[in-house]
Amino acid sequence: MTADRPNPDFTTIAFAFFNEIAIIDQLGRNRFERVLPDGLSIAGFSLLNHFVRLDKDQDTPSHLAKAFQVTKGAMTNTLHRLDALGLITIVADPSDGRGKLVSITQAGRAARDDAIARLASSLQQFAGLIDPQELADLVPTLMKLRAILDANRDPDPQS
Amino acid sequence: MTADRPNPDFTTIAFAFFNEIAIIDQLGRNRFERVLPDGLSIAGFSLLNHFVRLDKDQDTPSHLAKAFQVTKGAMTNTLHRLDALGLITIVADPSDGRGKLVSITQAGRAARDDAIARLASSLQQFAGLIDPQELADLVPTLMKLRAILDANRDPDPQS
DNA sequence: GACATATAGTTTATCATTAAACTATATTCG
DNA sequence: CGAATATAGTTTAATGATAAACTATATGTC
Repeated sequence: MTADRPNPDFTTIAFAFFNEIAIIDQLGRNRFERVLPDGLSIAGFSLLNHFVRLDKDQDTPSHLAKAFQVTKGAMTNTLHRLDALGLITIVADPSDGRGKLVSITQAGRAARDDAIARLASSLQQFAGLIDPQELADLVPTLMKLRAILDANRDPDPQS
Repeated sequence: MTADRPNPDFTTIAFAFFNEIAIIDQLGRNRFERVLPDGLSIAGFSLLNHFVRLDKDQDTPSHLAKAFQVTKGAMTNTLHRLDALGLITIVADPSDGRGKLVSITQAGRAARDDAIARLASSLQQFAGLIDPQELADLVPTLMKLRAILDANRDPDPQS
């Protein structure tokens, strides 16, 4: 350790970091979108995946909006599209006149599985180019950073 | 090294990785947007920053679109907005009837410096929460991954 | 030199998103 | 109870992006 350097240009480091993140996100998102079945967006897939991963039967739009940290308007849009595709159902919440309840359909599960399979095959292209261990080693640090950023975030989107 | 495990579920690792990337990007982008001077988008700022960092006097829209890997339409939009704000100038290329030449104005430089200053102050909030070294250590690996993804990308956006 | 093709930039339609205004139902509390 | 407030969801206008069609100018080739 050299003398005391409170923060050796933290800004520059953070800048470089977020820049790489943004580019990787763009490339990853692009690649992902290309393999998704027709009409299914990343947002839509994520939602279907959420139901399957967490083994949820039902969820409310507002809870989903919070979980994905998007506005209620964005969630309304995503849900209506998935509903139109028959991949989810939306019914009124019998116990709350304001609320709705969202469920995944069998077609929704199938579409999710299909998307996963296509995605896996697309990702396999990298299995040879990237050391899986190197990739795996990044994840915990990224999760930590994400948690810090998340906790340090202003208010919720909209509310 | 244990036996031979060709890829210990590379898909799962990659999935987790891209998921973290996407969330961090969203949080970072959001935070960034909030501190940007009025009317200036991240795309706009990036463009101004590009001119200053590379000490460019002029550049063409099509070269800029390639540099930022966005479509020509997106670049047209970004440039027209910056032009309307007086942060760049766009003139016809005297040596090519199809082309235009973009330059940053003094106001553009000032807006960029202002944005940098605001951004730095926003990032300083994290200087205490994150080990700068840990962050710095991530960058080279991310750059390597980015290069691999980039090289392995389908065609150019549009063309 | 003319025709085919390539390149620069714009426009249009669409998508996913946000913020803000709005409707309707619930909840709280004086 | 009733008024104020909170919450659920939708709608509208705007942003930033893509893809595709389009205009105009350059370039290459026969």
